[in-house]
Amino acid sequence: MEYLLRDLRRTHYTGSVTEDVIDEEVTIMGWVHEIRDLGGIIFLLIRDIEGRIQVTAPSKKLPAEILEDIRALRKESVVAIKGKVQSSSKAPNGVEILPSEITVLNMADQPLPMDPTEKVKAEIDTRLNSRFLDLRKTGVSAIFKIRNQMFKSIREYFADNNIIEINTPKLVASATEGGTELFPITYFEREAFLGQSPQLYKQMMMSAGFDKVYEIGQIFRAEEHDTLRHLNEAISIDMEASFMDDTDVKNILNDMMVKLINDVNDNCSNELDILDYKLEVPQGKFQDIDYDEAVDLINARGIEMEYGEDLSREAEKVLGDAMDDFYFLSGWPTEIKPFYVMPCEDQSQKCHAFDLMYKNLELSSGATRIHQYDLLVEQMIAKDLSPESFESYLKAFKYGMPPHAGWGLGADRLNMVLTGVENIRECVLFPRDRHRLTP
RNA sequence: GCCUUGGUGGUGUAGGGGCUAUCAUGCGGGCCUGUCGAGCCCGCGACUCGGGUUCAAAUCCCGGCCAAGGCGCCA
Repeated sequence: MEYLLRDLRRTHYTGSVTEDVIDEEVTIMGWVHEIRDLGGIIFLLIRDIEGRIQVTAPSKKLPAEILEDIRALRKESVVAIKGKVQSSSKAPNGVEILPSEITVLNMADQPLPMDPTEKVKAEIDTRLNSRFLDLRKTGVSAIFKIRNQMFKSIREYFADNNIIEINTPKLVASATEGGTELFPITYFEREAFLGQSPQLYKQMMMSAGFDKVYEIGQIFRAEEHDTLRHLNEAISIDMEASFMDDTDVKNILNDMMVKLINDVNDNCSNELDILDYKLEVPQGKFQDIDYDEAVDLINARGIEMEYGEDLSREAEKVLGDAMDDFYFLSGWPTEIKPFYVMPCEDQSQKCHAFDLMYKNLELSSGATRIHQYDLLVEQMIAKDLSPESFESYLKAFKYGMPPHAGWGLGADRLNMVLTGVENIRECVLFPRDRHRLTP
């Protein structure tokens, strides 16, 4: 038995062991997915990031030591296998490897805390407790391959539109935009908090003249929610643009979503197949419904709702059923939106805020922001916030803040939409919720 | 935080006052030269915790802990 890599290196991933390399000697590295010992012949399935390949060991053609090594293997152990690629109509992909050297890089203990071959299903709690094993499953890793494409496309879109990537602090003093509970932490001898959103910082970047910015980063909310679509640590995709209003940034969001979904369809068809999910590409402009109309529609469908309220879960569901998959919900009451949202000129009880919905799931919230110092202070006072505690933010509005607008988009929720999974925890490697802080 | 349902081998389950506690997968051993959810044979391994009712509790009752789903909060 051998445990060190030494000068051993992989020559091929399983995906490139194809008919093109027949008769070549290859070295693959990965996990022992399955061992089928038929006595005179043993089949091994070796798995790596790209898939699986069959290693075939007929006893009469191979030295006894190799057969012994194979019989000593345990499932999910990590191995390096050197061997010759041969064509076989009986092998899963038409090719198999005849091993000449097997190196065990790490033997796995048994029994495993869950079954990574998906023969016996496991509950989400069991799966998350052994997430490293759960993630070895093709159906689980497919979600994260799509997630990777999602961020790649989004970054491409922003880069193509000259939107600058920024990073803002996640350790913040106290001033918050309200609305949510924060996680308190100890910052040397002071109290501080984990950031709920980059909102105030990305707005300050407008005053800094960066014109259009975006950030993809962690946000933290200390709410005791317990649903399939909330997390206490999430990834937010935030953008903010100067000299634009809500209509302009809605268009940006709309275009980005269409590009993104096309990209996922084009580049992740294999992963979508594994998940057995068909991703519909939205056509052109998303439907856009005014808040007032939405309230009427919800009431007309038998769910009671007052003007000025936020949507209940039931209301979201009937609205989602009535609309296209993607739609904007616009013209929200000023009362229930944050202080920095620009009220409408003609009727200040409504504001230039919108949500992007997918069926009954809120994906994004955005708005034209207030850029005038006096109005901003007025709105803060109206929401019982103290302008003194926002001093460092407000300062940016006194010396030349351009009109601007922006949005924040929940990356994990977007990942749900792209993969069709129903529990947001499925879209996060190591989710943080009300009850879970490990692994 | 509230409501509902649940907690049985490593995993997923059946059972629901008295059984040697079901099945699958897994694990250990044996047979087998074309498996591909391999097959066949033998074996291993479990009733969430604390009280209570009862001759007898995995099963009924009360409480705790934990989980799943729904709601609320929130995005």
